[in-house]
Amino acid sequence: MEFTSLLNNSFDLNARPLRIYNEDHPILPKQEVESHFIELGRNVHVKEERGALMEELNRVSAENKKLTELLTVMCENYTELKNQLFEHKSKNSSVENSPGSRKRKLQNSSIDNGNNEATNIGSSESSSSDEDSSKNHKEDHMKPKISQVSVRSEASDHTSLIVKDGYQWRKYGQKVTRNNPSPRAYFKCSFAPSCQVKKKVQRSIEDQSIIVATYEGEHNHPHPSKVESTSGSNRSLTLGSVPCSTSLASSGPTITLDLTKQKPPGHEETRNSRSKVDAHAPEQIQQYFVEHMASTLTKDPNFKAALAAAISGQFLQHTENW
DNA sequence: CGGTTTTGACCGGCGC
DNA sequence: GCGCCGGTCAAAACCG
Repeated sequence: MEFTSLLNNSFDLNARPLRIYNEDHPILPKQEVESHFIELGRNVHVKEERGALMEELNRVSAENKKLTELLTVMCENYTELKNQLFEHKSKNSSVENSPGSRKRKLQNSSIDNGNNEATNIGSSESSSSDEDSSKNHKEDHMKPKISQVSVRSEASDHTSLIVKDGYQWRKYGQKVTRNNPSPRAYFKCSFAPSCQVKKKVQRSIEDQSIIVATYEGEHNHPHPSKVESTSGSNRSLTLGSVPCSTSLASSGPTITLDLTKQKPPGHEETRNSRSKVDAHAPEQIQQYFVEHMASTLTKDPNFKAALAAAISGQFLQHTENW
């Protein structure tokens, strides 16, 4: 798929200025502000300010264009590298086509690697997923979709194996595995048997503060948080609610997000997010971005104010036209 | 009382 | 065939 399609999620910085700043009235519709100035007989200042705003708008537009071009170049480079990697893998798989080391070893490699390299899942898992995709193209649609997520738990919480992904899970087993002293918990989706998704959760052997969750299958029902968020329930918590480093890797999509840094005051979360996206599941990736941006924007008081100003401005324009 | 968690038993795959 | 191991089952306990 085209990675550049993700560019559709970029903000349109060329949008018309939605508000005019004024010391007395920080956020006011343009026409209302103008009327104030007219009343005060300060049309000259309004024109100067408008000119300054136009300059600022041009500057931001140019910056937006530069960033878009930069992102396009990065996407092209990424696609090129990905193709090279795929060619390399396909050559290797044709050479080493040994039938040995079957299912169990595949499972072990996927799970144990996840435990041992929880902080570096992106590379290891993406390589294994490429291996799977190159070897087992026909089996891909038969196997349940497997993905791994590592979450840094809260410092005070080193006993529970709870990954707050928003879904409801029912624990059906727990085991102490060979390579890891911490127990592995087995969960099924609470919507079972209609939803067959399973989850294995175990602490990383290297860093006990990291919980590695392995998901099998895909939910065939909407995310509970989407329903509950409208009712104001606090039951569903997303990964972003806790300072965490999140890596999601699977035979399909590979998403690596580093959210470990706390959001500094006055900075948007998206600026601290590093995302590495494999180009296999555009819908999931785009959905993630949309959700992430929506949550970020709805938390931003400036955005809310701008939106309110825009709506009120549009409303005033319409009422004037009537 | 219904749903969830806990935990020992059981099962099947795999290596030797 | 046996033992090891991961995964699952199911009864009891727990909880709201």
